[in-house]
Amino acid sequence: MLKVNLPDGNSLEFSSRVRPIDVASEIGAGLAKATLLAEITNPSDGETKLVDADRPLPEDGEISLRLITKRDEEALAVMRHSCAHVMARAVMRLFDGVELAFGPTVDNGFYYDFHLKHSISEADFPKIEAEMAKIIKENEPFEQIDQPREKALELCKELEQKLKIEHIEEGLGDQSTLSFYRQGEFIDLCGGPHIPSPASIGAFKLLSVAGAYWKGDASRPQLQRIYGTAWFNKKDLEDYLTKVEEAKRRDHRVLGKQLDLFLIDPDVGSGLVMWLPKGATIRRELETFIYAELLKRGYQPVYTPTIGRVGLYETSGHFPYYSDSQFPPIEVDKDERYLLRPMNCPHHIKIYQSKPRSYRDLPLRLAELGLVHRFEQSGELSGMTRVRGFTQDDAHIFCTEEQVADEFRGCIEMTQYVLQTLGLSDYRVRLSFRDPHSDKYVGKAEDWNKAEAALEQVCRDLGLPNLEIEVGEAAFYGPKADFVATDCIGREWQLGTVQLDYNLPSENRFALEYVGADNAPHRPVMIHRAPFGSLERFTGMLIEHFAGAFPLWLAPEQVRVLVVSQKFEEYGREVLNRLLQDGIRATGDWRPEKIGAKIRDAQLELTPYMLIVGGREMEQGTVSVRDRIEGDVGAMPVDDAIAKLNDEIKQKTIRQ
RNA sequence: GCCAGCGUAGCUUCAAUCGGCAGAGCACCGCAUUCGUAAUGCGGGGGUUGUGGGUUCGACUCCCACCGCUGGCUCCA
Repeated sequence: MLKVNLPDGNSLEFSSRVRPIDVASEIGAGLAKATLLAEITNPSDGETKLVDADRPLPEDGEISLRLITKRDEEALAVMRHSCAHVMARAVMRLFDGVELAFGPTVDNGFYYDFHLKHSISEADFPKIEAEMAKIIKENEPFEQIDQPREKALELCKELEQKLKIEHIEEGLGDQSTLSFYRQGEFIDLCGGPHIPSPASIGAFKLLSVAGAYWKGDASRPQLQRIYGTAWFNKKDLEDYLTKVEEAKRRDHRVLGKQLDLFLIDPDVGSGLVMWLPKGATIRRELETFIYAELLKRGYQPVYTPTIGRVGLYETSGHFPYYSDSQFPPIEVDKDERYLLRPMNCPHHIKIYQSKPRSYRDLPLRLAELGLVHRFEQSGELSGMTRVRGFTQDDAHIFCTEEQVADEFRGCIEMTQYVLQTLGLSDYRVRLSFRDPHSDKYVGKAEDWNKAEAALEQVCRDLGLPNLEIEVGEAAFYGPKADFVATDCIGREWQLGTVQLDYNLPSENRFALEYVGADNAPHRPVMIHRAPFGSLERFTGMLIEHFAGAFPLWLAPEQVRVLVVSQKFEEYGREVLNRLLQDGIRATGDWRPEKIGAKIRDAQLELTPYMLIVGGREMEQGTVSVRDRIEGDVGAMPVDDAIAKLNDEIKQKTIRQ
């Protein structure tokens, strides 16, 4: 006898063995038709898992069962995985000697990795998509088959699936029974679950083909990966494709060029950003903003060189550990080699060490927008977001153990404030802790435990939204908190970070000390923190977030004065001067163009405000204000317009 | 670094039939126009088709190498 508890509180009892689909039929034919899979919860241990709709349930006992249809979140991912199988089946039908690797669901879609002779290109997509459509139309069920280990290996050998054999031997060494899914002639080693049949794959599209290493290991063979997306209906697919287009439209590399924000020139070098006047203006505003915040919070500015002797980085441990991703040292003499710095911390540590420190000096907070260089692999570079030279809005806090929680709180609050000011109020915080079973971490376990508990407490006290704790994700030198912000079209960006460091202050690194109240030496804790992360990356993200239409306080050109005809140029220049005198970034358009054309140009260049002047304005000493968003908002005295602009600048108002 | 794709004027707007005279739009420059809330008209300049080599009577087009870019993989202190 099996007792099945349903989400609505009712329960059903079955005397013979049933499957979720039978439970659904018991409730109603409509539900049975809509059921794609089921989530079962074992009431004794609370463990939940997703299972196929036709997977037999236990004969006896009690379980909770939730039938899953298209409307449930979990269904989409499972359907996409099934769609990956359909794609793999199509590829096997079309090409010879296909070896299957992995084919999981990813955000918004799925992929499948293949090993085959033919080099797949996007030109093959229509053919593959047509075959997939055919397979979906044939609508053969996905059948789950369990095989004992020996049989499973035999089956894979028969199917000539070498990678699957490798995976069974390497990755599934402890499994005595292996799960396969079969659909017609297609059989794949797969844990499932799957939807009952491909009928509910409403709309799909193959997106791109890429190389991918087998098991993500660069020393293993490279496979061909096809990415695709799938949705329950055509409209969802179209919405998704529109979103992708929208993201493309906002691409900071395109906007950066169109709006003259930054330049990357191969003659200077890949991944090295030059900030053009307009981009530099945005950066300057961000810097001014962040510096003001730093000073308010007790940080002190420092400036340090962008190179340092190799020995410094030997002490810090960065050299040669990261030598592959550093520019090679500059050799001045055989005993004198300099490294283009990949980190600012060693320089700041030297400042800390420049004189004896007392507990009364702590916390010491040293801040610098420090330029660092890292030799990222060529294939990694992308616009401003992945570069070889970047500016960290870096600061290092040297504090006592007792001060860690308060300092950490201060860093988190500052990061929150910064993100919120820029309209990035949708973010999650990822706390990364150590894996207690690993020995790769420096520092004492008790310190880690204390620090982790303190960090978590701070995050809970602050009521951080979407707090996640990831065990085993900490850096070897300390736990950290990363801010992952969601932009206005739903993409996530990893931005600010706050990291505790037990390593650099330690005995075998820089051996930092301070004199405590007990007149004995003590070891300080270091905190690294960067609310923006890097100015390059952050600005790149902001360009995309605002689609180039920056809020007034950041806009490189805040106001443009447009004259109705050249007859009013003198008055226009007078207005322009008053704006400039007030510190507003303004220009004038004196071309002999029609006013409509000037408005259009200013609008396309995303200028926040246009001040239009003609005969009427000149007579009355006013300007006609045109807002980039609202359009014509009418005439007002010049002083009123300036006051309005200054207010919006000061408030850092965001209007979209 | 690896896999795949792509490089035509300042432009991520793009054309050039089978290998047969490199051509538009926008931008830019000049002249005329002096205009009231998203494009005034006319004219002009601009190219070693990424670079180098090869095949050919002839190469933007085909082949090879290199450089750069794009999408991924790997990496990310």
